[in-house]
Amino acid sequence: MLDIQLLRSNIEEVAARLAARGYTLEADAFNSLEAERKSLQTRMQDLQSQRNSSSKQIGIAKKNGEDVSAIMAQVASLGDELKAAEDAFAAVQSRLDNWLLTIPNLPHESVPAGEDESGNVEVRRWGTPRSFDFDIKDHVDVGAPLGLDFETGAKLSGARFTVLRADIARLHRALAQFMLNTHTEQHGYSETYTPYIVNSDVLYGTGQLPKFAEDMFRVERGGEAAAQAQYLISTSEITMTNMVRESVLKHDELPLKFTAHSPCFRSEAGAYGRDTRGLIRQHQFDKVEMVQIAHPDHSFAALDEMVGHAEVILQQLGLPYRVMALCSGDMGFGAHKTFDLEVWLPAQNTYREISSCSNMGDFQARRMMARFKDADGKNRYVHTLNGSGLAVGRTLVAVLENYQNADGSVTIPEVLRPYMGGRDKIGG
RNA sequence: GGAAGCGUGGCCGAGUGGUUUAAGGCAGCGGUCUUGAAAACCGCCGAAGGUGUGAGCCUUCCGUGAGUUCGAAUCUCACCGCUUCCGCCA
Repeated sequence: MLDIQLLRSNIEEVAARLAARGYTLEADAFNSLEAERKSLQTRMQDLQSQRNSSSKQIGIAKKNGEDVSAIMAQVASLGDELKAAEDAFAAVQSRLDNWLLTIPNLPHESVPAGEDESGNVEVRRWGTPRSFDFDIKDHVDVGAPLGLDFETGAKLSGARFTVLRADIARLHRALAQFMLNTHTEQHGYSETYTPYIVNSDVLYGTGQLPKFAEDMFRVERGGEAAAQAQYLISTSEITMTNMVRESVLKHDELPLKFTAHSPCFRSEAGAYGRDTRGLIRQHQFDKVEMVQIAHPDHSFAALDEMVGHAEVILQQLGLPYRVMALCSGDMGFGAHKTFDLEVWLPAQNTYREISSCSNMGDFQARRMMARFKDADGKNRYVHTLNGSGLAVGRTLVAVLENYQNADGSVTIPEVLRPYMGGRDKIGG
Protein backbone atom coordinates (compact mmCIF):
# COMPACT_ATOMS: atom_id res chain seq x y z
CA MET A 1 0.00 0.00 0.00
CA LEU A 2 1.24 3.44 -0.88
CA ASP A 3 1.47 6.21 1.65
CA ILE A 4 -1.79 8.13 1.31
CA GLN A 5 0.02 11.31 2.34
CA LEU A 6 2.09 10.98 -0.80
CA LEU A 7 -1.05 10.71 -2.90
CA ARG A 8 -2.51 13.77 -1.23
CA SER A 9 0.56 15.91 -1.58
CA ASN A 10 2.04 14.80 -4.88
CA ILE A 11 -0.31 12.68 -6.91
CA GLU A 12 1.08 13.78 -10.27
CA GLU A 13 4.52 12.43 -9.48
CA VAL A 14 3.05 9.19 -8.14
CA ALA A 15 1.00 8.79 -11.30
CA ALA A 16 4.07 9.32 -13.46
CA ARG A 17 6.10 6.73 -11.56
CA LEU A 18 3.27 4.19 -11.76
CA ALA A 19 2.84 4.84 -15.46
CA ALA A 20 6.35 3.40 -15.87
CA ARG A 21 4.99 0.05 -14.79
CA GLY A 22 1.95 0.29 -17.00
CA TYR A 23 -0.49 1.32 -14.30
CA THR A 24 -2.84 4.23 -14.81
CA LEU A 25 -3.58 6.07 -11.60
CA GLU A 26 -6.94 7.78 -11.64
CA ALA A 27 -5.86 11.03 -10.05
CA ASP A 28 -9.12 12.90 -10.51
CA ALA A 29 -11.15 10.11 -8.98
CA PHE A 30 -8.81 10.06 -6.01
CA ASN A 31 -8.93 13.80 -5.52
CA SER A 32 -12.70 13.96 -5.48
CA LEU A 33 -13.03 10.92 -3.22
CA GLU A 34 -10.46 12.42 -0.89
CA ALA A 35 -12.29 15.76 -0.79
CA GLU A 36 -15.46 13.91 0.08
CA ARG A 37 -13.69 11.96 2.81
CA LYS A 38 -12.32 15.13 4.31
CA SER A 39 -15.65 16.91 4.66
CA LEU A 40 -17.43 13.79 5.91
CA GLN A 41 -14.76 13.04 8.47
CA THR A 42 -14.70 16.59 9.79
CA ARG A 43 -18.47 16.59 10.12
CA MET A 44 -18.58 13.19 11.81
CA GLN A 45 -15.89 14.08 14.31
CA ASP A 46 -17.62 17.35 15.06
CA LEU A 47 -20.86 15.54 15.88
CA GLN A 48 -19.00 12.98 17.99
CA SER A 49 -17.42 15.79 19.91
CA GLN A 50 -20.84 17.35 20.57
CA ARG A 51 -22.22 14.02 21.75
CA ASN A 52 -19.28 13.46 24.09
CA SER A 53 -19.54 16.82 25.78
CA SER A 54 -23.32 16.61 26.15
CA SER A 55 -23.11 13.13 27.60
CA LYS A 56 -20.53 14.30 30.05
CA GLN A 57 -22.77 17.18 31.11
CA ILE A 58 -25.64 14.76 31.67
CA GLY A 59 -23.43 12.62 33.85
CA ILE A 60 -22.34 15.54 35.95
CA ALA A 61 -25.85 16.96 36.26
CA LYS A 62 -27.30 13.62 37.31
CA LYS A 63 -24.64 13.18 39.92
CA ASN A 64 -25.60 16.59 41.33
CA GLY A 65 -29.29 15.67 41.28
CA GLU A 66 -30.15 18.33 38.71
CA ASP A 67 -32.80 18.13 36.04
CA VAL A 68 -31.37 16.81 32.80
CA SER A 69 -34.41 16.92 30.54
CA ALA A 70 -33.25 20.11 28.81
CA ILE A 71 -29.91 18.63 27.77
CA MET A 72 -31.55 15.32 26.89
CA ALA A 73 -33.88 17.10 24.51
CA GLN A 74 -30.97 18.92 22.97
CA VAL A 75 -29.16 15.66 22.33
CA ALA A 76 -32.18 13.74 21.10
CA SER A 77 -31.79 14.52 17.42
CA LEU A 78 -28.02 14.11 17.53
CA GLY A 79 -28.12 10.32 17.47
CA ASP A 80 -29.66 9.89 14.05
CA GLU A 81 -27.60 12.65 12.56
CA LEU A 82 -24.41 11.12 13.91
CA LYS A 83 -25.32 7.66 12.71
CA ALA A 84 -25.89 8.99 9.21
CA ALA A 85 -22.61 10.88 9.27
CA GLU A 86 -20.72 7.82 10.49
CA ASP A 87 -22.26 5.60 7.82
CA ALA A 88 -21.46 8.07 5.07
CA PHE A 89 -17.89 8.41 6.24
CA ALA A 90 -17.41 4.67 6.59
CA ALA A 91 -18.65 4.13 3.05
CA VAL A 92 -16.25 6.63 1.55
CA GLN A 93 -13.36 5.49 3.71
CA SER A 94 -13.89 1.91 2.67
CA ARG A 95 -13.98 2.86 -1.01
CA LEU A 96 -10.74 4.74 -0.50
CA ASP A 97 -9.11 1.85 1.37
CA ASN A 98 -10.20 -0.75 -1.13
CA TRP A 99 -8.89 1.32 -3.97
CA LEU A 100 -5.55 1.93 -2.22
CA LEU A 101 -5.11 -1.83 -1.86
CA THR A 102 -5.20 -2.26 -5.63
CA ILE A 103 -2.42 0.24 -6.42
CA PRO A 104 0.98 -1.37 -7.08
CA ASN A 105 4.19 -0.29 -5.41
CA LEU A 106 6.34 2.50 -6.80
CA PRO A 107 9.43 1.30 -8.65
CA HIS A 108 12.69 2.46 -7.10
CA GLU A 109 14.56 5.09 -9.13
CA SER A 110 17.21 2.51 -10.07
CA VAL A 111 14.63 0.30 -11.81
CA PRO A 112 15.14 0.36 -15.57
CA ALA A 113 12.17 1.56 -17.58
CA GLY A 114 10.53 -1.06 -19.75
CA GLU A 115 7.22 -2.59 -20.65
CA ASP A 116 7.86 -6.30 -20.29
CA GLU A 117 10.61 -8.84 -19.74
CA SER A 118 12.43 -7.70 -22.86
CA GLY A 119 13.27 -4.54 -20.92
CA ASN A 120 15.08 -6.41 -18.13
CA VAL A 121 18.76 -5.63 -17.79
CA GLU A 122 21.45 -8.26 -17.34
CA VAL A 123 23.66 -7.40 -14.39
CA ARG A 124 26.18 -10.25 -14.48
CA ARG A 125 26.74 -13.85 -15.48
CA TRP A 126 28.36 -16.71 -13.67
CA GLY A 127 29.62 -19.98 -15.08
CA THR A 128 30.03 -21.30 -18.56
CA PRO A 129 27.35 -23.48 -20.10
CA ARG A 130 28.69 -26.97 -20.64
CA SER A 131 29.20 -28.17 -24.19
CA PHE A 132 27.83 -31.61 -24.87
CA ASP A 133 29.30 -34.16 -27.29
CA PHE A 134 26.01 -36.05 -27.56
CA ASP A 135 22.42 -35.22 -28.34
CA ILE A 136 20.99 -33.80 -25.14
CA LYS A 137 17.53 -34.47 -23.76
CA ASP A 138 15.30 -32.13 -21.81
CA HIS A 139 14.58 -32.85 -18.15
CA VAL A 140 11.39 -34.72 -18.95
CA ASP A 141 13.23 -37.31 -20.98
CA VAL A 142 16.21 -37.42 -18.68
CA GLY A 143 13.97 -37.77 -15.62
CA ALA A 144 11.40 -40.28 -16.85
CA PRO A 145 13.56 -43.40 -16.38
CA LEU A 146 14.77 -42.10 -13.02
CA GLY A 147 11.34 -41.58 -11.47
CA LEU A 148 9.87 -38.36 -12.84
CA ASP A 149 6.27 -39.43 -13.36
CA PHE A 150 3.88 -36.93 -14.89
CA GLU A 151 1.33 -39.55 -15.88
CA THR A 152 0.58 -40.63 -12.34
CA GLY A 153 0.55 -37.03 -11.17
CA ALA A 154 -2.11 -36.27 -13.76
CA LYS A 155 -4.10 -39.36 -12.78
CA LEU A 156 -4.16 -38.30 -9.15
CA SER A 157 -4.69 -34.58 -9.48
CA GLY A 158 -4.80 -33.43 -13.10
CA ALA A 159 -2.46 -31.44 -15.27
CA ARG A 160 0.48 -29.64 -13.67
CA PHE A 161 0.81 -32.17 -10.87
CA THR A 162 3.68 -34.60 -10.69
CA VAL A 163 4.78 -37.67 -8.80
CA LEU A 164 8.48 -38.02 -8.03
CA ARG A 165 9.76 -41.50 -7.37
CA ALA A 166 12.89 -43.16 -6.15
CA ASP A 167 16.15 -41.39 -7.01
CA ILE A 168 14.42 -38.32 -8.40
CA ALA A 169 12.37 -37.94 -5.24
CA ARG A 170 15.51 -38.23 -3.16
CA LEU A 171 17.41 -35.78 -5.33
CA HIS A 172 14.54 -33.33 -4.92
CA ARG A 173 14.73 -33.73 -1.16
CA ALA A 174 18.52 -33.45 -1.23
CA LEU A 175 18.26 -30.10 -3.01
CA ALA A 176 15.86 -28.69 -0.45
CA GLN A 177 17.97 -29.95 2.45
CA PHE A 178 21.13 -28.52 0.95
CA MET A 179 19.54 -25.12 0.41
CA LEU A 180 18.02 -24.95 3.87
CA ASN A 181 21.26 -26.00 5.54
CA THR A 182 23.26 -23.45 3.58
CA HIS A 183 20.96 -20.56 4.48
CA THR A 184 20.75 -21.48 8.14
CA GLU A 185 24.37 -22.48 8.70
CA GLN A 186 26.16 -19.99 6.46
CA HIS A 187 23.81 -17.10 5.75
CA GLY A 188 22.32 -16.46 9.16
CA TYR A 189 18.67 -17.26 8.49
CA SER A 190 16.47 -18.76 11.14
CA GLU A 191 14.75 -21.95 10.04
CA THR A 192 11.01 -21.66 10.01
CA TYR A 193 8.13 -24.02 9.50
CA THR A 194 4.82 -22.30 8.86
CA PRO A 195 1.18 -23.09 8.05
CA TYR A 196 0.31 -23.88 4.45
CA ILE A 197 -3.23 -22.61 4.91
CA VAL A 198 -3.73 -18.98 5.80
CA ASN A 199 -6.48 -16.49 6.58
CA SER A 200 -7.34 -13.87 4.01
CA ASP A 201 -6.03 -11.01 6.19
CA VAL A 202 -2.57 -12.41 5.78
CA LEU A 203 -2.88 -12.33 2.00
CA TYR A 204 -3.90 -8.69 2.09
CA GLY A 205 -0.71 -8.10 4.05
CA THR A 206 1.67 -9.44 1.44
CA GLY A 207 -0.46 -8.25 -1.49
CA GLN A 208 -1.95 -11.41 -3.01
CA LEU A 209 -5.37 -10.01 -2.13
CA PRO A 210 -7.50 -8.30 -3.17
CA LYS A 211 -6.20 -8.32 -6.74
CA PHE A 212 -4.86 -11.81 -7.31
CA ALA A 213 -7.40 -14.13 -5.76
CA GLU A 214 -7.65 -16.07 -9.02
CA ASP A 215 -4.00 -17.12 -8.66
CA MET A 216 -4.67 -18.80 -5.33
CA PHE A 217 -6.25 -22.06 -4.20
CA ARG A 218 -9.06 -21.45 -1.77
CA VAL A 219 -9.82 -24.21 0.73
CA GLU A 220 -12.93 -25.18 2.64
CA ARG A 221 -13.39 -27.10 5.79
CA GLY A 222 -15.56 -30.15 5.59
CA GLY A 223 -18.99 -29.96 7.12
CA GLU A 224 -19.52 -26.40 8.04
CA ALA A 225 -19.55 -23.22 6.01
CA ALA A 226 -16.27 -21.40 6.40
CA ALA A 227 -16.40 -18.49 8.81
CA GLN A 228 -13.58 -16.90 6.91
CA ALA A 229 -12.05 -17.72 3.55
CA GLN A 230 -8.74 -19.54 3.77
CA TYR A 231 -6.15 -20.15 1.10
CA LEU A 232 -3.19 -22.38 0.37
CA ILE A 233 0.01 -20.37 0.40
CA SER A 234 1.54 -19.62 -2.99
CA THR A 235 4.91 -19.03 -1.30
CA SER A 236 6.16 -19.10 2.28
CA GLU A 237 6.99 -15.42 1.83
CA ILE A 238 3.37 -14.98 2.85
CA THR A 239 3.66 -16.64 6.24
CA MET A 240 7.20 -15.58 7.10
CA THR A 241 6.58 -11.94 6.24
CA ASN A 242 3.27 -11.83 8.07
CA MET A 243 4.87 -13.15 11.23
CA VAL A 244 5.68 -9.54 12.09
CA ARG A 245 2.28 -8.13 11.17
CA GLU A 246 0.65 -5.81 13.70
CA SER A 247 3.75 -5.57 15.82
CA VAL A 248 6.31 -3.00 16.85
CA LEU A 249 9.83 -4.44 16.77
CA LYS A 250 12.89 -3.07 18.50
CA HIS A 251 15.32 -1.44 16.10
CA ASP A 252 18.25 -3.45 17.42
CA GLU A 253 16.56 -6.77 16.60
CA LEU A 254 16.57 -5.90 12.89
CA PRO A 255 17.20 -7.46 10.51
CA LEU A 256 15.11 -10.56 11.10
CA LYS A 257 16.07 -13.31 8.68
CA PHE A 258 13.79 -16.28 8.11
CA THR A 259 14.01 -19.22 5.76
CA ALA A 260 11.63 -22.06 5.11
CA HIS A 261 11.19 -25.00 2.82
CA SER A 262 7.56 -25.28 1.84
CA PRO A 263 5.27 -26.35 -0.93
CA CYS A 264 3.73 -23.55 -2.95
CA PHE A 265 0.29 -23.77 -4.53
CA ARG A 266 -0.61 -21.70 -7.56
CA SER A 267 -3.66 -21.92 -9.75
CA GLU A 268 -1.72 -20.58 -12.75
CA ALA A 269 -4.98 -19.11 -13.98
CA GLY A 270 -3.33 -16.88 -16.54
CA ALA A 271 -0.89 -19.48 -17.84
CA TYR A 272 -2.98 -21.72 -20.10
CA GLY A 273 -0.71 -23.27 -22.67
CA ARG A 274 2.50 -21.89 -21.18
CA ASP A 275 5.23 -24.28 -20.06
CA THR A 276 2.91 -27.25 -20.26
CA ARG A 277 5.76 -29.71 -20.67
CA GLY A 278 7.70 -30.74 -17.63
CA LEU A 279 8.23 -29.36 -14.16
CA ILE A 280 8.66 -25.71 -15.00
CA ARG A 281 5.16 -24.55 -14.14
CA GLN A 282 3.26 -26.67 -11.64
CA HIS A 283 0.24 -26.14 -9.39
CA GLN A 284 2.30 -27.52 -6.52
CA PHE A 285 6.02 -27.05 -6.19
CA ASP A 286 8.57 -26.75 -3.42
CA LYS A 287 10.60 -23.69 -2.70
CA VAL A 288 13.17 -22.67 -0.14
CA GLU A 289 12.36 -19.07 0.60
CA MET A 290 14.33 -16.32 2.32
CA VAL A 291 12.65 -13.38 4.04
CA GLN A 292 14.24 -10.40 5.71
CA ILE A 293 12.59 -7.77 7.86
CA ALA A 294 14.97 -4.85 7.59
CA HIS A 295 15.59 -1.32 8.75
CA PRO A 296 14.65 1.06 5.89
CA ASP A 297 18.20 2.43 5.75
CA HIS A 298 19.59 -1.03 5.10
CA SER A 299 17.05 -2.71 2.89
CA PHE A 300 18.97 -2.24 -0.35
CA ALA A 301 22.12 -3.67 1.18
CA ALA A 302 19.96 -6.55 2.39
CA LEU A 303 18.64 -7.07 -1.12
CA ASP A 304 22.16 -7.36 -2.54
CA GLU A 305 23.05 -9.74 0.24
CA MET A 306 20.00 -11.87 -0.41
CA VAL A 307 20.69 -12.10 -4.14
CA GLY A 308 24.17 -13.25 -3.17
CA HIS A 309 22.72 -15.94 -0.91
CA ALA A 310 20.67 -17.32 -3.78
CA GLU A 311 23.72 -17.15 -6.05
CA VAL A 312 25.75 -19.22 -3.60
CA ILE A 313 23.32 -22.09 -4.07
CA LEU A 314 23.67 -22.00 -7.84
CA GLN A 315 27.44 -21.65 -7.63
CA GLN A 316 27.81 -24.57 -5.25
CA LEU A 317 25.65 -26.65 -7.54
CA GLY A 318 27.79 -25.56 -10.46
CA LEU A 319 24.83 -24.25 -12.43
CA PRO A 320 25.51 -21.34 -14.80
CA TYR A 321 23.19 -18.39 -14.33
CA ARG A 322 22.72 -14.73 -14.94
CA VAL A 323 21.36 -11.95 -12.72
CA MET A 324 18.70 -9.72 -14.22
CA ALA A 325 17.47 -6.38 -12.90
CA LEU A 326 13.77 -6.39 -13.66
CA CYS A 327 12.38 -3.41 -15.51
CA SER A 328 9.42 -1.39 -14.30
CA GLY A 329 6.90 -3.24 -16.45
CA ASP A 330 7.99 -6.74 -15.39
CA MET A 331 8.11 -6.35 -11.62
CA GLY A 332 5.54 -7.88 -9.32
CA PHE A 333 2.70 -5.91 -7.79
CA GLY A 334 4.36 -5.16 -4.45
CA ALA A 335 7.97 -4.91 -5.52
CA HIS A 336 10.07 -1.77 -5.14
CA LYS A 337 13.13 -3.38 -6.74
CA THR A 338 13.63 -6.92 -8.04
CA PHE A 339 16.51 -9.06 -9.24
CA ASP A 340 15.80 -12.37 -10.93
CA LEU A 341 18.27 -15.21 -11.16
CA GLU A 342 18.00 -17.19 -14.37
CA VAL A 343 19.60 -20.60 -14.62
CA TRP A 344 20.98 -22.09 -17.81
CA LEU A 345 18.77 -24.82 -19.27
CA PRO A 346 20.71 -26.49 -22.11
CA ALA A 347 17.72 -28.23 -23.66
CA GLN A 348 15.91 -24.93 -24.04
CA ASN A 349 19.20 -23.28 -24.92
CA THR A 350 18.27 -20.37 -22.70
CA TYR A 351 18.25 -18.98 -19.18
CA ARG A 352 15.07 -19.52 -17.17
CA GLU A 353 13.94 -17.84 -13.94
CA ILE A 354 14.84 -19.85 -10.86
CA SER A 355 14.81 -17.16 -8.19
CA SER A 356 13.29 -13.76 -7.70
CA CYS A 357 14.58 -11.47 -4.95
CA SER A 358 12.71 -8.29 -4.12
CA ASN A 359 12.89 -5.36 -1.81
CA MET A 360 9.26 -4.51 -1.13
CA GLY A 361 10.15 -1.34 0.76
CA ASP A 362 7.39 -0.39 3.21
CA PHE A 363 4.62 -1.53 0.85
CA GLN A 364 3.78 -4.74 2.70
CA ALA A 365 4.67 -3.29 6.10
CA ARG A 366 2.04 -0.61 5.69
CA ARG A 367 -0.57 -3.21 4.79
CA MET A 368 0.45 -5.37 7.74
CA MET A 369 1.06 -2.55 10.23
CA ALA A 370 4.53 -3.96 10.78
CA ARG A 371 6.66 -1.36 12.50
CA PHE A 372 9.77 -0.91 14.59
CA LYS A 373 10.74 1.67 17.17
CA ASP A 374 13.68 3.60 15.78
CA ALA A 375 16.57 4.92 17.85
CA ASP A 376 14.75 8.24 18.22
CA GLY A 377 11.72 6.50 19.73
CA LYS A 378 9.50 6.97 16.68
CA ASN A 379 7.56 4.09 15.20
CA ARG A 380 8.38 3.52 11.55
CA TYR A 381 7.41 0.90 9.01
CA VAL A 382 9.93 -1.87 8.46
CA HIS A 383 11.08 -2.84 5.00
CA THR A 384 10.37 -6.38 3.86
CA LEU A 385 12.36 -8.47 1.43
CA ASN A 386 11.86 -11.90 0.00
CA GLY A 387 13.74 -14.13 -2.35
CA SER A 388 13.75 -17.69 -3.56
CA GLY A 389 16.76 -19.60 -2.55
CA LEU A 390 15.77 -21.50 -4.71
CA ALA A 391 12.72 -22.92 -6.41
CA VAL A 392 13.40 -26.60 -5.77
CA GLY A 393 11.53 -28.05 -8.75
CA ARG A 394 13.23 -25.78 -11.22
CA THR A 395 16.59 -26.50 -9.62
CA LEU A 396 15.89 -30.19 -10.14
CA VAL A 397 15.19 -29.42 -13.78
CA ALA A 398 18.50 -27.56 -14.06
CA VAL A 399 20.48 -30.36 -12.41
CA LEU A 400 18.91 -33.04 -14.62
CA GLU A 401 19.63 -31.12 -17.79
CA ASN A 402 23.08 -29.74 -16.98
CA TYR A 403 24.42 -32.92 -15.39
CA GLN A 404 23.02 -35.49 -17.85
CA ASN A 405 25.36 -38.06 -19.35
CA ALA A 406 25.31 -39.87 -22.69
CA ASP A 407 24.36 -43.17 -21.00
CA GLY A 408 21.21 -41.69 -19.47
CA SER A 409 22.67 -41.25 -16.02
CA VAL A 410 22.87 -37.97 -14.16
CA THR A 411 25.96 -36.95 -12.23
CA ILE A 412 25.15 -35.73 -8.74
CA PRO A 413 26.72 -32.34 -7.96
CA GLU A 414 29.34 -32.80 -5.27
CA VAL A 415 27.59 -30.74 -2.62
CA LEU A 416 24.54 -32.97 -2.85
CA ARG A 417 26.37 -36.28 -2.49
CA PRO A 418 26.22 -36.33 1.32
CA TYR A 419 22.44 -36.14 0.99
CA MET A 420 22.39 -38.93 -1.60
CA GLY A 421 24.06 -41.65 0.39
CA GLY A 422 27.46 -40.71 -1.00
CA ARG A 423 26.59 -41.69 -4.56
CA ASP A 424 28.05 -39.69 -7.44
CA LYS A 425 25.37 -40.43 -10.01
CA ILE A 426 21.87 -41.77 -10.45
CA GLY A 427 20.65 -43.96 -13.28
CA GLY A 428 22.67 -45.24 -16.19
C1' G B 1 -17.04 -33.23 19.70
C1' G B 2 -18.67 -31.97 25.23
C1' A B 3 -17.92 -28.66 29.65
C1' A B 4 -15.98 -24.51 32.26
C1' G B 5 -13.06 -20.16 32.52
C1' C B 6 -10.51 -16.09 30.26
C1' G B 7 -9.18 -11.98 26.45
C1' U B 8 -7.42 -4.27 29.10
C1' G B 9 -1.13 -0.38 26.36
C1' G B 10 5.80 -3.38 24.93
C1' C B 11 4.76 -6.73 29.55
C1' C B 12 1.97 -7.59 34.26
C1' G B 13 -2.48 -5.86 36.15
C1' A B 14 -6.90 -2.68 38.54
C1' G B 15 -11.36 -1.24 36.67
C1' U B 16 -18.93 -4.36 36.35
C1' G B 17 -23.05 2.15 33.11
C1' G B 18 -21.29 8.72 33.97
C1' U B 19 -15.45 14.15 35.93
C1' U B 20 -11.83 6.96 33.15
C1' U B 21 -8.66 12.07 30.60
C1' A B 22 -7.87 3.46 31.67
C1' A B 23 -5.23 3.27 38.45
C1' G B 24 -0.77 0.87 39.96
C1' G B 25 3.63 -1.83 38.78
C1' C B 26 7.58 -3.58 35.36
C1' A B 27 10.42 -2.35 31.15
C1' G B 28 12.17 2.05 28.43
C1' C B 29 13.85 7.35 28.07
C1' G B 30 15.68 12.03 30.46
C1' G B 31 17.55 14.13 34.99
C1' U B 32 19.50 14.61 40.34
C1' C B 33 23.21 12.11 43.18
C1' U B 34 28.01 9.25 42.18
C1' U B 35 35.04 8.61 40.20
C1' G B 36 31.78 5.08 37.51
C1' A B 37 27.79 1.77 38.16
C1' A B 38 23.84 0.15 41.22
C1' A B 39 20.23 1.94 44.60
C1' A B 40 17.17 6.00 45.82
C1' C B 41 14.53 10.22 44.24
C1' C B 42 12.21 13.58 40.30
C1' G B 43 10.13 13.88 35.46
C1' C B 44 8.58 11.75 30.69
C1' C B 45 6.47 7.52 28.58
C1' G B 46 0.34 3.49 24.05
C1' A B 47 -1.43 3.45 18.85
C1' A B 48 -3.94 5.18 14.47
C1' G B 49 -6.14 9.27 12.21
C1' G B 50 -8.15 14.32 11.30
C1' U B 51 -7.18 19.57 11.50
C1' G B 52 -3.93 23.77 11.95
C1' U B 53 2.00 27.87 9.73
C1' G B 54 2.54 26.56 14.83
C1' A B 55 1.84 25.75 20.33
C1' G B 56 -2.28 23.03 20.08
C1' C B 57 -7.23 21.19 19.37
C1' C B 58 -10.40 17.08 17.94
C1' U B 59 -11.80 11.82 16.83
C1' U B 60 -11.21 6.61 17.29
C1' C B 61 -9.10 2.21 19.66
C1' C B 62 -9.85 -2.27 26.15
C1' G B 63 -9.93 -9.77 21.07
C1' U B 64 -13.42 -8.78 16.39
C1' G B 65 -18.23 -7.31 14.70
C1' A B 66 -23.20 -5.95 15.58
C1' G B 67 -26.74 -4.06 19.30
C1' U B 68 -28.94 -1.42 23.88
C1' U B 69 -28.12 3.77 25.90
C1' C B 70 -27.90 10.79 26.04
C1' G B 71 -23.37 7.99 27.54
C1' A B 72 -20.19 1.24 27.12
C1' A B 73 -13.67 -1.45 28.90
C1' U B 74 -18.25 -2.32 31.91
C1' C B 75 -24.84 -4.62 29.67
C1' U B 76 -26.81 -8.07 25.27
C1' C B 77 -25.85 -11.23 20.89
C1' A B 78 -22.61 -13.51 17.37
C1' C B 79 -17.82 -14.73 15.99
C1' C B 80 -12.40 -15.37 16.77
C1' G B 81 -8.51 -16.78 19.96
C1' C B 82 -6.32 -18.73 24.51
C1' U B 83 -6.38 -21.91 29.06
C1' U B 84 -8.11 -26.20 31.85
C1' C B 85 -10.84 -30.85 32.14
C1' C B 86 -13.33 -34.96 29.39
C1' G B 87 -13.62 -37.62 24.63
C1' C B 88 -11.06 -38.72 20.04
C1' C B 89 -6.47 -38.77 17.53
C1' A B 90 -0.75 -38.73 14.16
